[in-house]
Order: sequence, then structure tokens, then C-alpha cells
Amino acid sequence: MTDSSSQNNNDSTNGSHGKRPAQSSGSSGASFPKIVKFNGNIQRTPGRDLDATKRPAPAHYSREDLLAQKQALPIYAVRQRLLEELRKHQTLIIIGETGSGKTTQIPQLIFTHGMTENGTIAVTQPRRVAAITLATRVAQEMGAQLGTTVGYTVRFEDVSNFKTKVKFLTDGMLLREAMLDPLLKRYSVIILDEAHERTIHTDVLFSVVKTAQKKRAEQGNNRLKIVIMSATMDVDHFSLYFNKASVVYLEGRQFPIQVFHAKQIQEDYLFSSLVTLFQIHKDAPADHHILIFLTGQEEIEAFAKSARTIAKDLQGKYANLKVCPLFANLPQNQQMEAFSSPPPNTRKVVLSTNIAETSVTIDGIRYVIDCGRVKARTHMPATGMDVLRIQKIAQAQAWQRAGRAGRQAAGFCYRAYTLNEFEKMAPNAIPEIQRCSLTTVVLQLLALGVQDPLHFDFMDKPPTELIEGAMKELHLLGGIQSIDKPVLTEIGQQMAAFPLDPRFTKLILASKDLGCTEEIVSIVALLSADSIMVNASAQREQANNVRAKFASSEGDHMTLLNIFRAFRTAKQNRNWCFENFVNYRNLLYAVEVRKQLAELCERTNIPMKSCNPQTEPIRRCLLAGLFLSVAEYQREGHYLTLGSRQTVTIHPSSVLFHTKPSCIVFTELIQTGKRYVRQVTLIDRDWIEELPKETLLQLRQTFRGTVNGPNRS
DNA sequence: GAGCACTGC
Repeated sequence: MTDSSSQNNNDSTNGSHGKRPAQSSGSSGASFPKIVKFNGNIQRTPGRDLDATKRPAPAHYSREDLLAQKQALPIYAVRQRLLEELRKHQTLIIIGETGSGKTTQIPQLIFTHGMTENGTIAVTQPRRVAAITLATRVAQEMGAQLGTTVGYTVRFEDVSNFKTKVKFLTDGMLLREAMLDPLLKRYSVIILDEAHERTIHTDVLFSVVKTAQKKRAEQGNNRLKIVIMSATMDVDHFSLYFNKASVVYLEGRQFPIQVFHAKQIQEDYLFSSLVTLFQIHKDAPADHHILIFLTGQEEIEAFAKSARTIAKDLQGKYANLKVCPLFANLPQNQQMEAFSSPPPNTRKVVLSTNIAETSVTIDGIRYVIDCGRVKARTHMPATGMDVLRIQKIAQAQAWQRAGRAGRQAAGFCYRAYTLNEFEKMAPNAIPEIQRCSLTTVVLQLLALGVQDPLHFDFMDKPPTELIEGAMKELHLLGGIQSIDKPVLTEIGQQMAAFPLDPRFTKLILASKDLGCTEEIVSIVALLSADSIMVNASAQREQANNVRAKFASSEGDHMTLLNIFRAFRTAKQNRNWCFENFVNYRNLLYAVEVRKQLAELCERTNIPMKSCNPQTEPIRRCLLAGLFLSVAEYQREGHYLTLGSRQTVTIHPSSVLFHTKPSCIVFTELIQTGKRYVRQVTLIDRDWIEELPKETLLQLRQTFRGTVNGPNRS
């Protein structure tokens, strides 16, 4: 550990040995962050973690084992000095690689030295599974039963009680708590971990904890200690934001990784990655597995096909090759393939999206091939549309990817881009808060008591248009009094209470008058979950045929509801899901969301009325809540949106893709190759005129001239 | 007749 400002001690691990594929050359001079092998037994299960039976069982260690493991962590030797720093400063920034032991050891250090007399230690994580596994591990090390002294809180699961002193929670969960108590009075220490990931929640929390600390200090009792933990080397930014807070560096052990860059610019990064794969395959021992970072499902499936074909031609000449795709939308049983050990004399090649960058860890990876690209979502405030496109990664991401080769032993990373290209990459990825729709964030800020979101103390301020766009949408939804005076209305307060996109809360509120809350709450829950349709390209046709019995001629929302009802009738049976090509995990998730929403409805006096067997109220409700998302048929399959007057197409996954009704309401607008609307429902155009007067007035004001007389061509 | 990266409440 060294004190701040003297830090530039990255090991350059670009060694001189190692074989080079023909089109790659050894990199020179680029620094490499420290990679530390985690010395515990923490494993992360992929995907949303709802199925408790699938969670890795906590390993059982003896007291001696646990102590030995603790002592082997790099942090152990410096714990006394670290403690001094923690005592000395009210705000401390700790830089250390993931797995250096900081996340498990620092909360214990704080706890055992009495810094929790006036409250609990909160440790935030960007992901649920991490919060759960870390709490399990720390409880074990402290000899406590999980849920007592050590616990965790994530959505749908609160394993903590009033005695809990070390609490792991998702950053989103702490933000929720802050909306009820902006001073976060029950905590004496708040640790924001993985701060370098800059999730939208952590970014808001930066300011929330800073404000809470200041106010509590002014009140003079129960002061708040803040610890920011990050893996980034760009510490000045953090330190400056937290009033020049002290920075502590934690060194770790690492396995060296040799990095190679392409010799010249690769026109086709897929082809280049494929060539590299087989050059490695020719020489490396069979149990040295390979991880290839690609951008998306389609790309991965095409790459897998090519790789398997080539491997078949080479059969018998080298080791066997087992190709495993890995992306979040892949059904869990297929995801597990990427984590299992392959048979003898077989090399595993995992083709992954950036899910393998942070969310999951795969054993035995010695080689990484990095295509240098990522698919990222950007919000366009002018059109209200999200654009999904492939872009170059940042340097920090490139190092993160490379690090995946050195988790258990020395490794290699082959980059499908030149050193020059690498040097031209942005040092860090653009934080989420600067590129996503901020409607929910602005709503949360207002609920937290922030007066002027435009001048909120962001660590990195989002573009003004994004904040203004959010205010505009909130105003249209009736959530704030006016754009100039952003004060929450009663509707706005309800929107803040619901863990939903405000547009979806609006739907629930609209359902009250139409007597279809029972149905709308299910639909909103389904829209909140990942896709419930299983869509492997290989069996797409079969899947569509089997699911045809659920399809509604009225659109996707009714179709979703039909599947959900059938799932519940089938007693939420897993096999039923398998037979019907629907995703069990995501349906279970929707059931949980529905439960939560139903409770909130009860609390806010929205009766769970059903309109069954009628469906018209549901479609009228969708229109009432989503009146900004209406489109009219033009010609050649194109639609024109009522509000922003953009040409859009119904997404091929929609049940209305063939039908092309004259007027539709949709829940998602996204640009990939084309501009698509997804989740589409057929409506009667006359219903627009029958909307409540205030809504119509608002519509006319917003889109003058487009509501009464759209040009039909 | 064509395709959405990843999280979270």
C-alpha cells in the first residue's frame, strides 16, 4: 500500500517470450493493471439469480482454513495501516483490483474495530449475485449466521434484521432506501464498491452520500463515513469530486499476461479473430481454454458455426474443440456449457459478449481474443429513441478483457486491433448516466428532494438535452407540475414509489379507471423482465409454431398475457416452459415483479379489478398510458409515429409483423439496422379522440397539428 | 420477411 500521488507502479507484463500468430505483434510499453487471483470460493451464477436451488452451495471451511485464506490475501499485511487511514478520514478512496480481498476484508476490519456503534456498514454492489455471495462469504469468515450480524438486501430478498451490522446490498437498493431517508441515518459507514463501473445508480449515490455526510456533520451527531472502492487508476477524478479525499492503493498479486496487438489494421475483426483462434489451437495445450469477446448473439452464432466447421476439418490433427456461446439471453442450461469442464483432450472456446467482462468468471481461461468492439445502447433525446450500435471499446475495458486470461495462471491476450488503435481509444467508457434516458433518474432526484436536476452535483454531468428530455417526458406523463418548476405531482410521487419505468406506472394508474389493473399489472411485470420467448436461431421456426397457440390477433401485449396465464395455470412448471419454448427464469421473475406491484397497488388504493374476458379495456389502457407511443400505417409496411413523426417498422418478432394494422401502440422504439417498434398492440384510431380531456389537450399542445389531421398517404 | 449488449428497483 502506498499513499496517494506516488502511484505509477503498474507492472509492465508484456514479456518477450511466447509465440506470435502471424498477424499479431507483441505490444510494447503498454502498462497492465494488477490482476489478483481471488483466494476464496466465490462463484457467480450467470443471469438473474432467482432459482435458489441453482446457487452454488457455500463451501465449508474450517476455522483454520478461513484464517489461512485471509492471511494469504495481500490486504492482510497492510491491515493496520489501512485501519489508521480509515480512522483518520471521513471519506477515503481505495484503489485495488477486484478480488484483492478489499470487498470482504474492509467491512470486517471496520466492524471489528468498533466503527459501527452508531449504525450499520452498507456495502453496495452493482449486481445481485455479487451482493449475495459476498454476504455469504463474510458471514462465514465472521462465524455469523447469514441474516444476523452479516446480511444482504436485494430486490425480492431481504436477509438482514435490525441487528445486522454489515449489510451488502445492490446500489439500486441503497438508492431506494435513500428515497425514503435521504440522510441514510441507519448507516455509520457506506462503502460504494466497484465504483469504476459507474452504474447509473452508483453515480447518483456518489452525490447522495456526499450530501448526507455534509448534512449529518452540520447536525453534529452520527457522522457518516464514506469509502469509495474502485479498480480504476484514474483516481484524481474521484478524489476531486469528494473534496480532494485521500486515496489508498492496495497492491495485489497477479498472474502475468502477455498482450499482443495486430500488426496492421484488421478490416474484418471476425475473420482475424477466427484465424487467431486456430493459430492458438494448433500449439497450445488442450486444457488451456480460450475466451473470445464478440458483440452480440447473431455474431456469436455465426462465428460458432464457422469455428465448428473448421474444427471438424481439423479433427484428429489437434485437440478437439468445444465451442460454447455465451450471452445473457441464452437459456440457462446452454449457458452452463460455457462453465463446465470439457472432456479430456478437448479445448473449450467460449464466445461471449461483455457478460464475461464483469458478470461471470470462467475457469481455465488462458487465452483471450479481444475483437475490440462492444454493442452499446445510447439514448437520443431529440427523438426519444434508443440506438443500439457496435462501437470501439475503451482502454479500461480492453484491460478488463485481457485480465480474464490471468485469473488462475499466466495468460495471453490477442487483440484484433493495432497498438496505435489501442492508444487512440478513450481511456474510460462513457458512464451510463451520460448516455441513457434519465427519466427515472430525474424522477428519483426529485423524490430525494433535489430542487434543480439541471444543476445537480453529478461527478460527470450528463448532456443538458438528456436532463431536459427527461423533464419533458415527466411533464407529459403528469409527474411534475411544469418543466420550469419541477415539483412532483401526486402522480409523480406514485411514479417514484413504483420500481418501474414511469411510463409503465402511468399504465397502472390509467388501469384504475378502466377496471383492468389485474391484467395491466401482469403485462407491466412481463415487460419489466427479460424476454420470455426462447429464441435460438436454430429452432426458431419450431418455437414459433409451438407458441402460435398463445398468439393474439390483438398484439404482443395480449400474447404475453396469454403465456403468463397459461404458465400460472400450468402451476409454473419448468417442463411446461421447455415444451413451449418460453423462458422459465424470466417468467418466474415476472411473477415476483407482479407480486411486488400488486402490494404497491394495494398500498396506494388501486383495486386489482379484472376486465376478463374483455380485452378492449386493456388496449384502451395501453393507449391512455402510452399515448406518446402511437403509430399509423403508411405504406410498404412502414409506420409513422404520431408524436415525433418518425418512420418505423414493426419488429419481426412481433405477432403483428404480418398483419400491419392501421393504428398501433407500442412499448419500445429502438434503432438497430432499421428503426423498429417492439411490443405492439392494435388499437382503434377513434379511441384517441375518446381519451380524457386533459390528455388530449396535452397531446395537442405537444404535437400541434399532428393529432387531428395526420397526413395519410 | 428479419434479429437486443449488460444491469437494477
